[in-house]
Amino acid sequence: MATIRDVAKLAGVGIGTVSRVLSGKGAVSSKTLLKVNQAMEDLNFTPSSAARSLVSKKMNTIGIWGTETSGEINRRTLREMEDELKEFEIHLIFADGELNSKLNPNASRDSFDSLINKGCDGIIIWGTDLPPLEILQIENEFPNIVLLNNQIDLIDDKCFYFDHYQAGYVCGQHLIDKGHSNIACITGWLETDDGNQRHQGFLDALNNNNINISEKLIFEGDYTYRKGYEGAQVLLKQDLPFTALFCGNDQSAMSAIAAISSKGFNVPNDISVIGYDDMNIASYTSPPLTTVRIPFNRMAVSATRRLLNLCYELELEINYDFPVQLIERQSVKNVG
Amino acid sequence: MATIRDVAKLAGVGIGTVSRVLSGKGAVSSKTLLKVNQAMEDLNFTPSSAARSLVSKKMNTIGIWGTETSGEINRRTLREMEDELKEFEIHLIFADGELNSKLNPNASRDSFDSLINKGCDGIIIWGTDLPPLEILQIENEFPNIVLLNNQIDLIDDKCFYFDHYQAGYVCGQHLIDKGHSNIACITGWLETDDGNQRHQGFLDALNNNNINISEKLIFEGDYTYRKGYEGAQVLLKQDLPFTALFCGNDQSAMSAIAAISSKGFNVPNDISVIGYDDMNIASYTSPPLTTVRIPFNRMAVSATRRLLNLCYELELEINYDFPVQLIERQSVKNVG
DNA sequence: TATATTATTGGAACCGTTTCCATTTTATGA
DNA sequence: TCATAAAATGGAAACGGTTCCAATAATATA
Repeated sequence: MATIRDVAKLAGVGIGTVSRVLSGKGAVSSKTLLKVNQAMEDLNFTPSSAARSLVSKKMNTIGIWGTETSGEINRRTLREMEDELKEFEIHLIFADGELNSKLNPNASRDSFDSLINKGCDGIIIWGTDLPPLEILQIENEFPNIVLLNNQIDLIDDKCFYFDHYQAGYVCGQHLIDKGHSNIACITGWLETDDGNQRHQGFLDALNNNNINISEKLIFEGDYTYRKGYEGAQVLLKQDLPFTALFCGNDQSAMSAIAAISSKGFNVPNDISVIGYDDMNIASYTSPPLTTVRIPFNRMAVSATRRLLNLCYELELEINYDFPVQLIERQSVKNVG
Repeated sequence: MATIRDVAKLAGVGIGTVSRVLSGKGAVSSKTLLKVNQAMEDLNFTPSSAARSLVSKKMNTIGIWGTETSGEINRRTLREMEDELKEFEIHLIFADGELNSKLNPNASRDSFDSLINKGCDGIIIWGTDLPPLEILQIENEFPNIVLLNNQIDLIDDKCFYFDHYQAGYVCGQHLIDKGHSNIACITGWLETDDGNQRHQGFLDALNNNNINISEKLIFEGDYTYRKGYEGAQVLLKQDLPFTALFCGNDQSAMSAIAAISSKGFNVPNDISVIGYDDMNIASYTSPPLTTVRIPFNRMAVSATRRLLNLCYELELEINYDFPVQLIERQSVKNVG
């Protein structure tokens, strides 16, 4: 591997000169420029990023930390974040915390620290798996962090989140507006904040409309297909009829629909189902799913930009406002 | 940020000694060990990974390159790869090529090179988006690569792939075994190798059983939900009846089922559908999807290990054999 | 033409580790 | 007790860039 000194020697110039053409800063005569570029070409020279980082104290890398509960990550989201970073030649590195942080409370912190040790310039903390106090403490000695799908008042300007309470409320209200009053629910994972918030919003919508929901019609799910399927089976076995079902996410909504169909009921004629997330597939289920859209990519991109601003003194435009948007398709029927 | 010299000074020892306790290699008396550890603690010392990389010439980072066509990537897969890497304190960094490499043939190579420039110790090349000749050329000057879901004879030991031809054949044969002879098909993306291979296998199965398939019953898809839905609509409009449908992946199978249902037909009573991939959701569709399982995680893990062996002279066990496995659920009906 | 500016250039010093060797300390054995 | 081997230690040199300043060359000005 050729070094800057090799290039300097071959081009017959000093290393300072080579460095200057490399960075594009500082005066270089056109003749010298040519010679140096030629030498770099000949030697197939690539500057060592380690050496650069050593002196610049920038790794040009940002980390993303989360767990599987943090929310849907997909290629598309990753891709959009990367596109933001590419322009500045920043790379993204991953670290996942333990799924079950209860079992191993230190593991999460360890994997988080591995990102810091690695020397990331900044870190995106995805989800609510780290306790707020711990996050504040981290932020205190390592300010280059940003929260995605999590909110802490003291550092609100570093938080990018969606109003899950409001969205849950909208779902409940929508079912009511469509004339339903016997409503069941398969919750999201209630051990997560966002799971709780949407559930609370949903309940409050019913409450404010003086609609009762029996405890027996609330099934506690965990966002998985499995629980969605199981939940629908359990709910159908109760002796309480219902005409509408709110699911904590699209995944459980889809599998709930499958379970409902397999019992011979029709969605939405017998039972309306509303989901939550607006996954790509939601337009292509049968029936197409009415759901609430989480603008996940946009949130991720804004979080990325905020971090970029923080780490590299940039001033990219960012967005904190992600309004609730109900997507009406065909899984909810008007029974007015 | 404290350096090794600060630690040495505080502990009253030489930097060599600190380095020795850091690495755990070389003799250190227990008294010194204590002093040094204490000093590191007091100073909250973290060794600079940049400085380390500079001298060790290892970045402890491997890259993963692909495009959106490379196949499904999800949190779970990522997670499993990471678990392999975590033990050796290696991190994973991402770079995505252009989706439409036709439009911008150099962009893919550029993003690939960015991984090399970054100093990755090795790179996983995911999918068939780089021409084989280019890959061979890369491998020549940068041998630490591994291919995932791609195969090139000359470097077969660095390739981890699935026999898509065979799997396509199995799908075709299964439909035939179940008594179907009027069969339709929504292909995968035929511009990708694996899309082609499964299609070819499928066609050959029909051929070898002397079953004809009209051109009109072959709809060219691209793996998306949209094309699956559209494809089913188009196929149903033909005047050629069919009792079974092979889809190039589960996504299009699911949306095809949605389209079929919305036209008032029943799956599998009127039309059987077989998918391809065995996505998580496949057990929870209505009806649960018969499909062929791509052991994606296992392939990714083996590829990761192979690269680890290559980069760091390890000898982790790896697996090249990923047998075709048909998962029978309820979307295919016996019409024998 | 002599002098003042400005443009270009070379290279020492530095970033924070690891490696290696010379030196010092400690332990062992006769 | 003393010679010798083994263990422990300190620190210079090296890794490959960037930064900065002094030195030199080119150009402008009087």
